[in-house]
Amino acid sequence: MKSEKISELTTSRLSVYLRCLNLLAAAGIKTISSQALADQFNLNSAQIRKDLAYFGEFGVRGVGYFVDDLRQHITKILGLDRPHRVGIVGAGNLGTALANYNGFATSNFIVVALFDNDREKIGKSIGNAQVMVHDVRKLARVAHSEEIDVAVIAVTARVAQRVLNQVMSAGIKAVLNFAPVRLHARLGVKVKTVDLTVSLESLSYFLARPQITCVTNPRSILPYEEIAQREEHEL
Amino acid sequence: MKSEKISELTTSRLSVYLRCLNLLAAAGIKTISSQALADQFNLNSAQIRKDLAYFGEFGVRGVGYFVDDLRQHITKILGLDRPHRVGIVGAGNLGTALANYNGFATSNFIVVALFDNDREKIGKSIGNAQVMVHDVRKLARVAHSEEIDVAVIAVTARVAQRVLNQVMSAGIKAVLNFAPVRLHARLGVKVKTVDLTVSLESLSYFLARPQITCVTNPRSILPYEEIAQREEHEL
DNA sequence: CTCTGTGAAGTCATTCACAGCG
DNA sequence: CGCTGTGAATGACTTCACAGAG
Repeated sequence: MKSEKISELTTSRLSVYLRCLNLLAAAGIKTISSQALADQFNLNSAQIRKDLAYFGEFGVRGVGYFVDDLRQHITKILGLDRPHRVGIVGAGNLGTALANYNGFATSNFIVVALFDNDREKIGKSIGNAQVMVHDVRKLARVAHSEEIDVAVIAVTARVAQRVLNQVMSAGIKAVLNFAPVRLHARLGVKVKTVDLTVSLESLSYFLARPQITCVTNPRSILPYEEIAQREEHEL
Repeated sequence: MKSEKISELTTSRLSVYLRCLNLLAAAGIKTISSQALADQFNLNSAQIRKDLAYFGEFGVRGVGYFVDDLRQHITKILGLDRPHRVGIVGAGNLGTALANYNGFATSNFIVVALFDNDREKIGKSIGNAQVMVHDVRKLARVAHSEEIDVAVIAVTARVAQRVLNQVMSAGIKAVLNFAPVRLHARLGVKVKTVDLTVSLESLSYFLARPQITCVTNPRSILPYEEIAQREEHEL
């Protein structure tokens, strides 16, 4: 156990390990070695041991890791032991799709509100979970009353920075941004941008050079478990 | 100009530079230095020069880069000079949202077909662009007739690998995957996975430790331009 | 003997720093 | 001069390899 800075690459992998462990637990498997876990993704076993060792000594030499024990540790490390309340700004196609996305619930994220500036949409409930659409001008108020701690930005690039400013004013510290712009956050606020255009354009580069060996940089991929998921993740 | 292997980090950045250059061109700016470009994102200017130098000597010493010239070069490097035809598998919320996503068009990607197994949806047209929903069993046939070269997987994790197999059988070489599973592609097929759960769980880690300085790893962020976009990117 | 935890080595990416061109 | 292009230096992440615990 050390108290160094943890890289985001490590936390992303922890998230991946966790999903795998959940499946192993569901399958009734009690222990797993770093090697067996590494085989699930295409990772090096030392990588996994190092990632875990940042947070403690969870393993048992000669045995491996207790699945259930490790699962609880990672859940706690990632802060998934308490629920997060999500507000989605932008009730367009993407916002609506995300409000309906069941996969979040597994990670203890609950979408509690949508925000929009379209009069037609405000006041109505959307999706399976019947999430209410609020006036975006009431963001701060609703964020407080609904105890929202995570915001999703699903608006036009043009207005994304303005929305982020409102989100930050409302005291929200974690933001997932889908708008294709670089947003400026003030210190203490974490913004993660998911950019579809960049992903597609990288694919295009690959298509333009089929002769090039498919050298996916291990640092830029997010490996996943092979085992099929039980739960439905409707998109 | 060298002929080394190009990292995906480089191609992602090229995509970002390109977006910025398009804006600069629209604003009537003729030349830009690597330093000025680097200031737009928070990058080092040497990084930009190196990225570009992999593909040629596009700059002019003492001046910088000609915006329009560089723009055309990068467009060509990324293979965005010819259109890509996209098929989206899964006409659920996300698939529909993506079919409506105008941002793709800017990068010369055209969504030409949706696929689903739901009888209710098959045969109907969806979204602003009125994209037809086909029976997923006809994927290979439609992929061929519509000349689809990029597939988007927007289905459940459970069926994603099966869908990928069909996509590969149809001869499609580039795939953007939204299902939260590690997919196995055969050689010569490029799969890029966008994982929302992992992104959210990383945010959760940050929320669990607000004391930690927000050290976003420069390799894991995708920097963007500050300048507001002209075009609407409705989501 | 097996498998963890970890220092040391190796690999890859970014930044520095400067020669050299315009 | 200013700015590119690039070797050399630094830094970050991964993998190796092994001591030591069970």
